[in-house]
Amino acid sequence: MAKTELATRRPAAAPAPADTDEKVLLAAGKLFREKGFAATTVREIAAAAQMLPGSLHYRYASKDDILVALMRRGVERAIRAVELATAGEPSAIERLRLGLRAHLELLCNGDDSLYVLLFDWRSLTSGALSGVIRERERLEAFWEGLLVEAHGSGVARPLLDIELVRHFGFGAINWVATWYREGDGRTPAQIADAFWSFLAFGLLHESARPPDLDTHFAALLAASFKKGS
Amino acid sequence: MAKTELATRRPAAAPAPADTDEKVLLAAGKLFREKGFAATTVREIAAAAQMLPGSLHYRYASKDDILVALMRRGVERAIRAVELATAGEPSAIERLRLGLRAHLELLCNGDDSLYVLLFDWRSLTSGALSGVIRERERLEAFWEGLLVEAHGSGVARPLLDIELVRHFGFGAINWVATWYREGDGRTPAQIADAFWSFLAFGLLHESARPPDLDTHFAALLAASFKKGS
DNA sequence: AGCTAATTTGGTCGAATGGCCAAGACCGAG
DNA sequence: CTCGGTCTTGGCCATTCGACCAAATTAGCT
Repeated sequence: MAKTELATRRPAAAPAPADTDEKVLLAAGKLFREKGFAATTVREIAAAAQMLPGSLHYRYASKDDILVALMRRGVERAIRAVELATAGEPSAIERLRLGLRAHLELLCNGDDSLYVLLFDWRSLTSGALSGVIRERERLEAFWEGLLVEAHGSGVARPLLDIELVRHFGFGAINWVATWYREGDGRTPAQIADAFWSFLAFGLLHESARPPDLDTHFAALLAASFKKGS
Repeated sequence: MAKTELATRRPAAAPAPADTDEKVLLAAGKLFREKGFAATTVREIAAAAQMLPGSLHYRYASKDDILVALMRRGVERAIRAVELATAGEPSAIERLRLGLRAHLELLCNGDDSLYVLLFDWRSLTSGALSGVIRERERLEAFWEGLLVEAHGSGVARPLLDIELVRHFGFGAINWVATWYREGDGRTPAQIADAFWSFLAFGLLHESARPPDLDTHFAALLAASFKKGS
């Protein structure tokens, strides 16, 4: 399209290379989510992006490249969405709740790159694997930071294996993508808030709570701390 | 098929047809878990099961049939393992804890059929889909039963959306399969118990608990109850 | 306008896939 | 020993895959 003039100095003859790339990743994400990476053909991606297979090859040398680009985008978007949602919130605990919301909304209503990143993990070949692993670790470290801050704010139980907590919450939230269907009465934000209340306060009634609960937690932790290797 | 007259009347000349089928499903499960269904070839399965592609075709007419058989087996094993682990336990809450343990142990250390059932869902073609959906609903209904019993025993909060709780716990537990590696210091049983304590008692300290907590839960529930369709 | 490089076109290529089968091997029954 | 079925063999086939390319086209630049 237009908007050339000064400013955006395009390489040469590009209608809108950025937008075209966007269209490819959008189409690829949709197909990967529906059928999985291996079951999707490059021809399908090209058709869905309204171009011929050769044109697709010009932009991405291989199918793997598309997957890697999509996953990078997924990490980027996930971090950005949560950063945006939590910015300006002073309470670390409340940041966590808002972050969960944002993550789940992106996963359910956003584009499919985050879903592919989370669920099409095995499709990465060893060559591309290392690059995406680093990206994915950025996402994990980002959440770890949110959790450490929240834990440090004092309202959480004193002895918690943060890594285990992260896996716990990440699993519960991400699994929503496997059963959520739009318009079944629950919005992603409602689900996230309900999950947050489960996470924060537990499912049992106060009367069932043992008096030595934190000692109990500590004992569980002791076991997971002795991870040798 | 076999099993006619009395006892183990073999059809004719079978070394051990049941064991051979077992070997196929074991090999297929391993490969499907490692690379996914679509990325696995029938030749690989045959080779891993120490037979030629033609022999595999004799037992399973199509690759889809193998997947369906494997998933059926996964449901069967998952239900059986949890039933076995919870049998004889009088406390419904304790049954839940033991069930989580058994489920996670099967998922981490058991054969791969449960993993494939849970994570290779999209690979099912529409033809085979309906049959496996019914099986999978059996598994969900089974857990729903455990949860309803536990909820009815009185120690849980009064107002809980059981379906949401099931999705929550199922996600957290199943996600373990994506990061668990044998010998990193945590056994599946330890992880299950830690997750159980998170689930039961929550992550926040008692002092952070609002006095009107159950009203808070009720409000969350009100939203998820008005699901129209 | 003319030049030049970016981009698209429409198709080809060898390799690999899932499904299939005719022939034979095997083994208990009679 | 011979029969009759189950099961295995090893390869074949049509199809489709990802990758690739030379030629044509486009559009910004001087």
